[in-house]
Amino acid sequence: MDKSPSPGVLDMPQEAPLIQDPKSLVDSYPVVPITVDCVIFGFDENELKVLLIRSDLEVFEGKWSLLGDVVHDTEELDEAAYRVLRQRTGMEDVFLEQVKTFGSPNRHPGGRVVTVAYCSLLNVLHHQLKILDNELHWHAVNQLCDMAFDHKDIIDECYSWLQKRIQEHPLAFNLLPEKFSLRQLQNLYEAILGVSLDRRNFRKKFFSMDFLIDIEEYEEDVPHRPGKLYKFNFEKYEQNKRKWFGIDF
Amino acid sequence: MDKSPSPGVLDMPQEAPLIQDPKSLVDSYPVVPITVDCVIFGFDENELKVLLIRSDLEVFEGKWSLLGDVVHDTEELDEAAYRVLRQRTGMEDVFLEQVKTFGSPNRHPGGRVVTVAYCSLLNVLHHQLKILDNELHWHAVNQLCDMAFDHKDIIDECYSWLQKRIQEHPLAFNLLPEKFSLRQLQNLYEAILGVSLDRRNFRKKFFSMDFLIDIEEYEEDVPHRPGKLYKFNFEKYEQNKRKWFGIDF
DNA sequence: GCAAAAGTGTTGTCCTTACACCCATGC
DNA sequence: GCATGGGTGTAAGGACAACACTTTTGC
Repeated sequence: MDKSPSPGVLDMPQEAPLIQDPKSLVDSYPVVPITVDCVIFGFDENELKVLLIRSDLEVFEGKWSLLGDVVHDTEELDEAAYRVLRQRTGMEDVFLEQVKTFGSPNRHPGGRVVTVAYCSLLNVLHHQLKILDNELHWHAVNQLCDMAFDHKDIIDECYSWLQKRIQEHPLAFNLLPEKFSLRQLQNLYEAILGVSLDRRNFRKKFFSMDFLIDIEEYEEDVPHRPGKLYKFNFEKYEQNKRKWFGIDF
Repeated sequence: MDKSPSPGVLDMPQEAPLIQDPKSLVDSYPVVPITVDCVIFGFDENELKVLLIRSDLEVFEGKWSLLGDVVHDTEELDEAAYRVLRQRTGMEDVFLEQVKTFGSPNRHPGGRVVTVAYCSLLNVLHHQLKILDNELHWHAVNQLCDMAFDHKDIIDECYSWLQKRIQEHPLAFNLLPEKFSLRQLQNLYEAILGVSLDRRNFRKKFFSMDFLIDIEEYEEDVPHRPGKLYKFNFEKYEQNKRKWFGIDF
């Protein structure tokens, strides 16, 4: 019920005096710790997975938790998220995007902690987990329970974000191996969106986009006719970024 | 370059010991102030506007700034944003949504301050500004300059967010008076999206959605044939929320 | 009667959907 | 040779884009 201005001041021309010392202003603000939490999606065995560790808080004993850490003093928020990802999985060069900030006063049992959720997609097989502390594990997104903190809410938000995002940008390719079959691609879309799609139309759609490179290789060791393998043409996609218009609600 | 766990602990079965006192863990974290900033868009004289005040910091003398304030100790982030809006404009019952969090270490001259940007849309005429301190004013979005802090970046992000959002959800109606002509609606879309649209197709589009209520009234005091006025059927829209699918990039 | 903007339909194109049969491989 | 999934084409319907003339009002 107050307005923000006016510690260390000094009268000035017009109406309100200007604040000369921003530092003492900021020092008067209440403070809280800021963390980042990474929701890292992967795809394996035709299921969308998310990377979790066991919480190391006793109050959450046995519950699963997102990968997160405090943001350091001089660190960008994005940097902090990349650092967590690197430290926990050993991976670099991964797509990572801010999704939403969660700051309920009681979301952390140790006092208020505001967390910025980042979402990341990576390929379970290509990116072997290099560090396995706290039982770092992939969990099927559809079978989550007993999460620590508000991490279930965070995952739900990120999952919705992903469903939407993957229809506007070809993020899905970050979840697949470098070479993939169209069936794998379709399985991925079906898993993420929770729908089933017509195989022929799906192919037409992707071929007409013209972002797939036919590498003239085939699946091996499959008990049926092997499918062709493709790579995604990231370069071409970057050039043709969509000029987007269409009112549609 | 460290991992997060392990102040006040005590050895335990398996590998890592569990933390029994979350409070002392959180107390060990570095802390920063959290603020919210509101990017309040309005529409007037066929221009998209944003609500700004003069910065009250001397280092930003003469520059414009978003409406913002510190988040109180026991306050939800959303609540804080609504409070700012209420205190600065006198308005309640306005659409408000979290857009993105900005936390560069040097974005505030008084020390690190992390801010959560919220976006709000309201109707310039309907919602008269009740409080006019710090030269609270509407500014054309296309003519911003000399903003304090990183507020120009924040507005840019929110503007992009709005352009996208308004094509998926009928947010635009929050910017118009209760009764509006189709021309007003089209002007609004053209202003926000920065394109010009075919009048007949625009009408067809909106009539076919069937969310406009014909109230059998007409414009008055216009020097040409008066247009029909409509209301937006928020209720019907809520019921028919879009089931959305279409890969499209 | 003139200026200014409202109102109105049709057509072609493209995109989306639905749908069924043959093919290549492993066993 | 059979089971499994890969690969392919077409037709109908719906959405979108382009486009010009008549109507109503104030002055």
